Amino acid sequence: MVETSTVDPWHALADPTRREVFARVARGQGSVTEIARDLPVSRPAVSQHLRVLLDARLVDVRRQGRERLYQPRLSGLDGLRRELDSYWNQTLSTFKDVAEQAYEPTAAPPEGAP
Amino acid sequence: MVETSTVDPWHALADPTRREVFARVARGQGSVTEIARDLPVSRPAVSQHLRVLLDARLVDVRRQGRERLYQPRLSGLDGLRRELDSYWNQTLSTFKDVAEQAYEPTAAPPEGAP
DNA sequence: GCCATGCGTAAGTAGTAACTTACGCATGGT
DNA sequence: ACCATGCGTAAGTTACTACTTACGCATGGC
Repeated sequence: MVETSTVDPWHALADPTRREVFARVARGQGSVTEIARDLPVSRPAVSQHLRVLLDARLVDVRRQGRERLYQPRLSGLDGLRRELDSYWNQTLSTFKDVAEQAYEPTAAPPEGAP
Repeated sequence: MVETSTVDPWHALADPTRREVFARVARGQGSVTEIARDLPVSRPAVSQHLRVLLDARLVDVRRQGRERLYQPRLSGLDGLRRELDSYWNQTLSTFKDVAEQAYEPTAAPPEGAP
């Protein structure tokens, strides 16, 4: 097993605690113990959150002596950015359609599922 | 009560089904029944998802005859964009810090929590 | 006035997931 | 060789949440 299973980045960042863990890592690399010190949860909980963030490709690890240093990763964020941009543009486009429809309520403007 | 309670947009888009509901609405306004037709869940389920999306300021409603037309809303997306951008920039910055640290392992570069 | 359409909400249920404590393995210093 | 530090994982519990069916209210056409 090469660990092909992946995790939805949306799901990974949905949990407030886990998002704080990621925010902390994004701010600067750190060990599990360091990260857990700033948070109101136990160290194992942080470990489990980091596991999910790893599977979502939002963070990376590397050993340094006894510590495991976590740092943020662009790969997971990239997909989110693209998807969010798509929603943004579609929203603007739908605004236009609705506005046009307001002037010609009889004609049928482009809908999501014609 | 003026419904001040709000919902975390991250949480709102974390559920796959709810994200599909939003994607459908973003693609073009539609009634609940129309939206539910494309999805493998019941109409009440879609209603409940739309309620969450409303509370997250990701969609808007307006009555038109007997129907309630849902359309996407920028307000909820905007916060997500800003937060995501922040993570993106912090990640780039942390990359730089880690790279610099690799050349001078003795000095202490800027960390998240000094 | 009456029936059909469209929709929100209530109630109940099953699955998930976030946390805790306990444990075990590896690394580094002495 | 030994102990301390750092961490991941297992097991168990509790809380949440996404879904279903059933119901009730409003709007529009006849």
